[in-house]
Amino acid sequence: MGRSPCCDESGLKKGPWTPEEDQKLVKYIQKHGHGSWRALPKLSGLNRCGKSCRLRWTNYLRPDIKRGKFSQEEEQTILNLHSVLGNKWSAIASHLPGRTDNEIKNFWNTHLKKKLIQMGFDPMTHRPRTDIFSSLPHLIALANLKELIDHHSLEEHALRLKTEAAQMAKLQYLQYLLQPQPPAASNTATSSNNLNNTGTLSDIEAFNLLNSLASLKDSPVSSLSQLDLPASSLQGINDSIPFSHLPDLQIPCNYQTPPTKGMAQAPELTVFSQGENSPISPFHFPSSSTPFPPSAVPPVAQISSTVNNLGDASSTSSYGEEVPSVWHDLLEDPMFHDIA
DNA sequence: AAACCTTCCAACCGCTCTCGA
DNA sequence: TTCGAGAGCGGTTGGAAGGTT
Repeated sequence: MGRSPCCDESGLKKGPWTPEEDQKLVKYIQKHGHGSWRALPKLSGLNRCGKSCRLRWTNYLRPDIKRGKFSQEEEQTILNLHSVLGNKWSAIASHLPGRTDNEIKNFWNTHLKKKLIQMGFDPMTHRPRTDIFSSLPHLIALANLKELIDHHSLEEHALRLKTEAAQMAKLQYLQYLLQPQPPAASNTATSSNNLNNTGTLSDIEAFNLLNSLASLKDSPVSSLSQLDLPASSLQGINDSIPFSHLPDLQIPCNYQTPPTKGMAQAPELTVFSQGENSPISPFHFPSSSTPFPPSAVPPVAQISSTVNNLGDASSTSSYGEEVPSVWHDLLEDPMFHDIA
């Protein structure tokens, strides 16, 4: 099968256009319009196929073409549109007057794509790469390196991606919190794998994640609607999920990876309410031998003093533990049951 | 100065879509 | 409904230009 290329006919010229050819094409189109591209070469006296003429005209000779470097606004537009439309270059080009799909495609492939990859984001999904637990801290550190962000607009995009990563991390953290924990006696110092045998996160992974959260705690996002995300990425996600209900977390920066045989001492996790500098109540991150929620979870009333829309009642979760309502809201959400 | 490497982008290829006979 | 021509689109390539050793 296979259709023969339009330029297969013998004698038709291929390759770079000469100024004379350009002149012929421009003159003809200015006088007659392009009409049928197939017929154009013969009528204009060009030894090219119609397709080649069309490409030359639309990508290079058209009078309304804007040449030169992409502005920061154009760059941001491309990033935003690409996160929504994907590789629909012609659709993206329709939002950038004077730019061709080919030019945008080239700019994406040679600049923007590489930069996103460098910062640890998947250029197709605009999300942090999937192995969030092993890579997120590293990737966020990369994103924070100013020298990797040489355009203001890219920095804005990186910030947006970073906040999205924060939401993902929070989701994953919640998932961890909502995992049923095995009884203390059966899960002691031997649980040193990254995943325990029930498939839940290990302390190490959760702690890596919390370290990520600590570096993201400045992300000024409290609701999905505040993120400039593609509609598709929000499909099925209820924007009412109270991300802002999650307290800020601060992890001691001198935390060391625990020895492989388990954590000799659970690191201290300090909980801050939003906008407050002093910790509400330090508590220990639940080790594998500590069922969640630990009794040292700060009283919800203390958190609610500075976090919006918090109830102050507590209720009982499926763990049979007293759970602050801030977590209860999340437990009620079917989405979290699906994840868990 | 020369060789080699990397980046960039114009142009091509092949596929799909649209439309009219 | 089918088929073919033409147009449009996205992926890929090849060579020029610029940078590095």
